[in-house]
Amino acid sequence: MPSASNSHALSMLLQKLQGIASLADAERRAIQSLPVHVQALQADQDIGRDGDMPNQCCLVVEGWAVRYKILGDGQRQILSFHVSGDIPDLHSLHIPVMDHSLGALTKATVAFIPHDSLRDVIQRFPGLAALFWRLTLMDAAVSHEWMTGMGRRSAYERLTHLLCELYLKLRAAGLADEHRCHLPMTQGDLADATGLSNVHVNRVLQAMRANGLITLRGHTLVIEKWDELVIVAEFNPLYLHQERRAVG
Amino acid sequence: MPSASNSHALSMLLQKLQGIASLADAERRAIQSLPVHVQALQADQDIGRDGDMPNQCCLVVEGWAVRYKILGDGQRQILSFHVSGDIPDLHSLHIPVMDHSLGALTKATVAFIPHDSLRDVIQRFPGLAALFWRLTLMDAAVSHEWMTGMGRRSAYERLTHLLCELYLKLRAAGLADEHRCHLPMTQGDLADATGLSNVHVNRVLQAMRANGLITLRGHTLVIEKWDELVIVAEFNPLYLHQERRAVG
DNA sequence: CGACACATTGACCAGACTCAAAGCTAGTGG
DNA sequence: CCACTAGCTTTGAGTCTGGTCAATGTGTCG
Repeated sequence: MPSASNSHALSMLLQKLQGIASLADAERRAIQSLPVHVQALQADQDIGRDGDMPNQCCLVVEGWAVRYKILGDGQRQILSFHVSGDIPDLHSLHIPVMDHSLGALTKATVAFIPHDSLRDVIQRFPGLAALFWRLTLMDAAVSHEWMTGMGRRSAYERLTHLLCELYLKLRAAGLADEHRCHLPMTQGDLADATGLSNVHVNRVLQAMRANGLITLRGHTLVIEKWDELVIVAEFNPLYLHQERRAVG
Repeated sequence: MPSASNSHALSMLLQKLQGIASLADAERRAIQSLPVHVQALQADQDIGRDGDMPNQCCLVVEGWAVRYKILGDGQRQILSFHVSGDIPDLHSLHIPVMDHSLGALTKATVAFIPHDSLRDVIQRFPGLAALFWRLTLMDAAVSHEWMTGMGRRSAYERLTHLLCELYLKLRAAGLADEHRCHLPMTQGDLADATGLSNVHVNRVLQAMRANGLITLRGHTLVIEKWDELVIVAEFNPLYLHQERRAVG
C-alpha cells in the first residue's frame, strides 16, 4: 500500500503531466499506483553515472537535479536542470547505456520508478506512452535552444535567456512567485550550463544588475523588467511547449 | 498500390530501423506499406519552417537535410544533419508546433508520411512505437554531445569530433567507404553547426590537414589517421547508440 | 566567357578566459 | 554564541581564441 511520501512523490509527477495534457481517470490512477522508492539525496550526490545501465527512472520530488557530461580534462557541461515533477533520465527506458551523468544539484528528494512498471503502464495506456514520449521531446527542444545559445548568442544574451527559461520552468512547476524565484545554483553551475567561465558569469550578472534587469542575491532571483529581459534574450517561450500554461 | 520509388523510400527507413533493432515480419510489412508522398527538392529548399504545424513527417531518401534555427539578426545555428533513412521531424508527431526549421542542404529526395499513418502503425505495433521513440532519443543524445562541444571544446576539437560523428553516421547508413566519405556541406555550413565563423573553420581545417589527420577537397573527406582523430576529438561513439553496428 | 558562390589570406579587434588575490557568507564545531 | 572554515563571489591584470572586415583566389555552371 502506498505510503504518504510515495503518494506525494507521484502527485508531483501527476501535476507535471496535467500541466501538459488532460488525463483520464484510469490514467491518473495508473500513475498514482506506480511503485516508487523514495530517497533523500545530499547536494552533489550522483544519481547515475555515464556508462551506467539503470533499470529504473528517477523522478525529482524536491530540490534540483542536473544532467551533465565530464570531459577528459575535468571540464563539466551541464545539459539540463530539473525540478519537482521532472524525470531527467526518462530516456533510459529506451536507451540502455547512459551517455552522461545525473546528479543532485541541491539536497533533494527523488523517487525511483522501475522501468518494468513504467513499461507496463505505457503498454496499457497508449495515451500515457505518447505523453511520456512527449516529455522527452520537450527536453530535446530545450537542448536545441541551449545549443543555439552556445553557438550563436553572446554571454549576456545566453544568461538572460537561461534566466527567462528557468523562471518559466519554476512557474510551471508552481515554484515561483510573480517575477521572483529561488535559484540555488552557484555561478559556477550557471557557467557550466552556458559554456562560460565562472568569472565571466559573475561579470555578466553584474552587468544585468547594473542595467536594472534583475536582482540576484542569496540565490533569490527577482526579475525587475521581464519585458526587457525577454527582448534582450530574444526569448520566445514557444520552445518550452507548455501549451496549457499561461506564459509571461 | 506502392510505386517503385515509394517502395525504395520506405526501404531506406527499414534499413535504418534494422540497423538499430530486429523487426518482426509483421512490423516490416507495416512499415513497407506506409503511404508516402515522394518529392524531389532543390538544395537549400525549406521543408518546414519554425512555427509550422505539419501533419506529416519527412523521411530523407537521398541527399542531406538540416534542422536549424535562425536568430533575429539572421545568424543560423544548425541543430543536426540528416541523411538517407532519417526522419528529422519525427518529433512533430507529438509536438504540434515546429520550434525550428528543416531544409534540404543539398539536392535531395524526401518522402512525406502522414502523421495519421504513423500513429496508426505505432498503435498497432508497440515495438515500433518504442523504436520510433528511441530514434528521437538518439537524436537528443547527439544534441547533448554537440552542446558539450560548443560549451567546452575548442574549435579544433569540435570540428574533429564532428567529422568523426559524420563519418560514422554515413557508415551506418551505408554511405561511406573505409575512412572516406562524401561531405557536401560548405565550410559555412560546418561553421553554423559548430558555432564558429566560416573563416575560422577554414583555418582549423587547414591545421587538421597540416597535421596529416584528414584530406578534404572537393567535398570528399579522407580520414588519414582515424585513431589520432579520435584521440584529438576525445571521441567516444557510445553516444550514437548504434548498438548493432561495428564501430571504428 | 561571365557570374556567382565558395575557399583562402591578411590585418586587426574583442569577447571571454586564465590566474591570482581578496571579500563574503553560510554552515560547523567548540 | 562566536570563531573558523570552506566554498562562493568579486575584482584586477594580462592573454588568447576566435571574430570581423575586406580583398583575393578558385572552381563550377550556364
